[in-house]
Amino acid sequence: MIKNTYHHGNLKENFLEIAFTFIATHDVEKLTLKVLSDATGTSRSAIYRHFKNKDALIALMIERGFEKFNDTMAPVLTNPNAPLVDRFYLATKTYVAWAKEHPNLYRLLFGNAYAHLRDDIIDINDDNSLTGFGALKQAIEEGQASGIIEKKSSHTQAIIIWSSLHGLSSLIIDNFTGVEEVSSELYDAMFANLLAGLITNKVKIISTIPLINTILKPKDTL
Amino acid sequence: MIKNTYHHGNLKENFLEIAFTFIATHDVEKLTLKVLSDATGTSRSAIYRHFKNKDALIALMIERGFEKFNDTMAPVLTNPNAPLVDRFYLATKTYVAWAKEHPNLYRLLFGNAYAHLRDDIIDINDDNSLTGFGALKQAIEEGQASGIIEKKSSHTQAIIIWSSLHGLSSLIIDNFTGVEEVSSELYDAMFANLLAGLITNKVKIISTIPLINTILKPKDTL
DNA sequence: AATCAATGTTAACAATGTTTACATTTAAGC
DNA sequence: GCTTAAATGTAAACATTGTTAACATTGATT
Repeated sequence: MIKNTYHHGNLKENFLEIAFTFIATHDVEKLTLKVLSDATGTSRSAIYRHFKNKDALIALMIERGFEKFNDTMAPVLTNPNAPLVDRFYLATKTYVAWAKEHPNLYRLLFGNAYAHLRDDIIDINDDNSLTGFGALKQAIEEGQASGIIEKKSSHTQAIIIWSSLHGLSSLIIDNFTGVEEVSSELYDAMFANLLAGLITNKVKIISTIPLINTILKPKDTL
Repeated sequence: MIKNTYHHGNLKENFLEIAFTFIATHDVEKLTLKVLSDATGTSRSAIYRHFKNKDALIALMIERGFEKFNDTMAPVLTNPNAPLVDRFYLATKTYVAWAKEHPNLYRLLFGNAYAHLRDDIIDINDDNSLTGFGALKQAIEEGQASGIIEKKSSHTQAIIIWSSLHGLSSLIIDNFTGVEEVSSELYDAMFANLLAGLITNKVKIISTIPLINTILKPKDTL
């Protein structure tokens, strides 16, 4: 089938694909309709046959972005074959690594620039919303049930954990850490800090990760 | 002295004042030259007599913004009359409260939108840079010297603390917490978590804040 | 084959940041 | 005090951007 130059075939998905490719290397604010039309060889207004406006395209990017994010995060937290503490540890590293790998997408999902669009897409109080927050809360509640984690508000505990992850990720991708490359010691130290505040010390905690067993050794006391 | 309508008198400072007033209630991205010229009753291009371009005005806002931020944070961390742990506790609350009170300014200083300007203004590795980071590191080192805080890299520990503060502040002002008003219990819980990971348990810690003394009680152990 | 919905184009618009040429005011030097 | 230059402001024009309206082309349905 010979392609004609008029009807494109799958322009909508093409726009999205180009947009995601673009923000892999550029800030979202640099994504203009001209970028999209040049890359597809169409006119600047062609996009309006497939999206109500630019915001609608960005909104779909946010939606798909959260799906990608959740596809990475959820399996780590829910893996039935790993001890809970190990899952938390891996989730910490996975979260920050994802932000580092997709800094512009991460900012689009969790930053302020398109917050007005995000509010129609995700709901932090809906555990089925693809923010990873529901999975985090569930993991915390699992830890509470087995006596590993202090029995406090899982919502509060989830916010505390998320604050650390979001904060570190943001500081890294916005170049605030003062170092070229963030060391794996930093992740480990942050995780150790988080763990220290969450665990009960009343139940022996099982982990297959040597580092975690080192972290869990009780401190010398007064 | 009768004012003429041509020469304005102090247009540069006027622009800045209006800009800061504007972002008290609007996002920085809504701050246009028209907003400034309308408010001063000048033409849109008048600004170019006082700033090289819009970025130069934003850059000065960032500079002054960091001064304001530092004026709030530094005294809390260096107050010679408060025990170290109390200072950390108050700094936590002060940091988040400042972000909540100046959300758009906070995003301008610590967000990504104008990161290219910020890099010429502050240096995270320069303790005299008005980011508060130097003061935080010094406070940590003070705690290490007196045996309260684990003797690890103060830079790493500062990043860990800052991650929590920056993360929580960002989640709050970007409406990610899932609650109308963040409870003071959340701050306290986050602070308790941070403290648990930092302190040594080898030295008796003095605090005038009842909450902190509750936090510091050793957990029941296995 | 005729018709219509889907899809694309061109031209125009307003808003924005910016530059250039020009106008007005202030200040300095004589 | 007058002249002149520097400082400060304006008006007009430009490119870029998102957007809309009128028009053109294609493909599918009948």
